Amino acid sequence: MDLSQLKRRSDFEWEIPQRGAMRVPAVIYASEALMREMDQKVYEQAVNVATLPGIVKASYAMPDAHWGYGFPIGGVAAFDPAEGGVVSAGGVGFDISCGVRCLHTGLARADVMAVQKELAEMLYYRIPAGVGSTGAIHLNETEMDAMLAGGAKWAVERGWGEAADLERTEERGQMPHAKPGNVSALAKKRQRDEMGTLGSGNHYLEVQEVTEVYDEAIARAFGLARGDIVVMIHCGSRGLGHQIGTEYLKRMAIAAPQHGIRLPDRELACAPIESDVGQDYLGAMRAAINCALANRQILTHLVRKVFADVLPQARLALLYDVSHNTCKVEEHRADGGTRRLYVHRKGATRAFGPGHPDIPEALRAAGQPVLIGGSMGTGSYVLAGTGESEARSFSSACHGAGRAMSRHQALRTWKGRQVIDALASRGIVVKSPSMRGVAEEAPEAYKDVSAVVDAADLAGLAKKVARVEPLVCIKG
DNA sequence: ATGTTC
Repeated sequence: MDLSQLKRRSDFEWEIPQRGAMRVPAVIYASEALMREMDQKVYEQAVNVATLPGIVKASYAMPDAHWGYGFPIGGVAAFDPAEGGVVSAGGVGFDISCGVRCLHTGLARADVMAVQKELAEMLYYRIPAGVGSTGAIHLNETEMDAMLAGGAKWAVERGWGEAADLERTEERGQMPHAKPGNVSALAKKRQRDEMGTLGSGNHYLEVQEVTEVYDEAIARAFGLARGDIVVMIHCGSRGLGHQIGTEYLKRMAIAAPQHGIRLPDRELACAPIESDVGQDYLGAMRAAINCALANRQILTHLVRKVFADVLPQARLALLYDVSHNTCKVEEHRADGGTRRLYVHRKGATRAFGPGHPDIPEALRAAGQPVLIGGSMGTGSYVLAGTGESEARSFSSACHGAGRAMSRHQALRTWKGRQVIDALASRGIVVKSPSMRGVAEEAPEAYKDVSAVVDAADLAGLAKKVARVEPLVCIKG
């Protein structure tokens, strides 16, 4: 990115001052090094978002921001419905409510290493992964609607999990105001056989070791200590969310001009929050959030069953489950008052600070766990929300490493086998149905997740708590 | 991300 057009507010905060059609400034949080290698498209897209009606304070980009559909991935924007604010399908992303869930195991490294290969084989055998993968669960129309309204709560009620899991899931496992009736028959059909499946791309399920602790007190509150083994699940709403995104983008492309909204980029298709299309999308998107929450809940159940067979002494308790592709109604302080805003986070993780009422009681004093998925082999991070991120980014942080190289370029550079062998030599067992997928997801095709997380920490978006590194990775 | 093609 060309930094000459930005105003440096501080070491980790860069402003694109308001000009032209921008209603607010744009703000990017990153180190100078990350800024220099960041795609120029992030600048353009953050500026474009700043022109949308009803946007409040600023259009934000996180340290892992990169080029997305309309909005940058790693983008945060909040809109006020009372000021003509909009909701945008491209501001949420195609994989609605994609997110990360982290489970304690109570195990140590030696427990896992003694059965590492068997554990990997069993997880791979029992957890469907890859494009178009289907599971053992098949939903009829009634159950589909119950799932879309009930989320993880629905899954737990049907035996896939424990009531305690819901306490540790955003929205207590059930996104309110979901409208299954707003989800098309095609979107439902695509999802009928896909519950409890991982999907593809950067989605993964990993058994990881806590290798570093940066904040002892918060780590203790989160139940994490160096040497602990955890399970991290990164996936979303599969075909259903994608279909909803596709359909509503088309409807919003038509709706925007009808409501007098001038778009600097067609991909910014949006509709006023208080319009029919806007309300329809919010109902469908919330149903997709429930789909993703239910999906991660069912996957949790499948993981528990594998551990019960392979490592029966394990006790898999949920630390937290947080999404990074959503639009949520939240109260935020802005312009001297508290306002109810529609906060879009696309490739950005909610990061509520200590004391926020939506954080589970047992974790409330420490701040919300912010789960950051790295690329396979490079490690992932647990952070905690801070009080100051409320003013900085509507309580949002980064979501992952972000690609440094296109999938195409990665395919030309590596073979899947070669990536698997290289990780095996570092003690990491990778299982995947797709060698092509593994090559595309080679660790070197991603930015350095540590640099991203350090920038998020130093910018005050969230606080570093622990680093985890994989021992077993199931890749879609 | 994605029945990898609007």
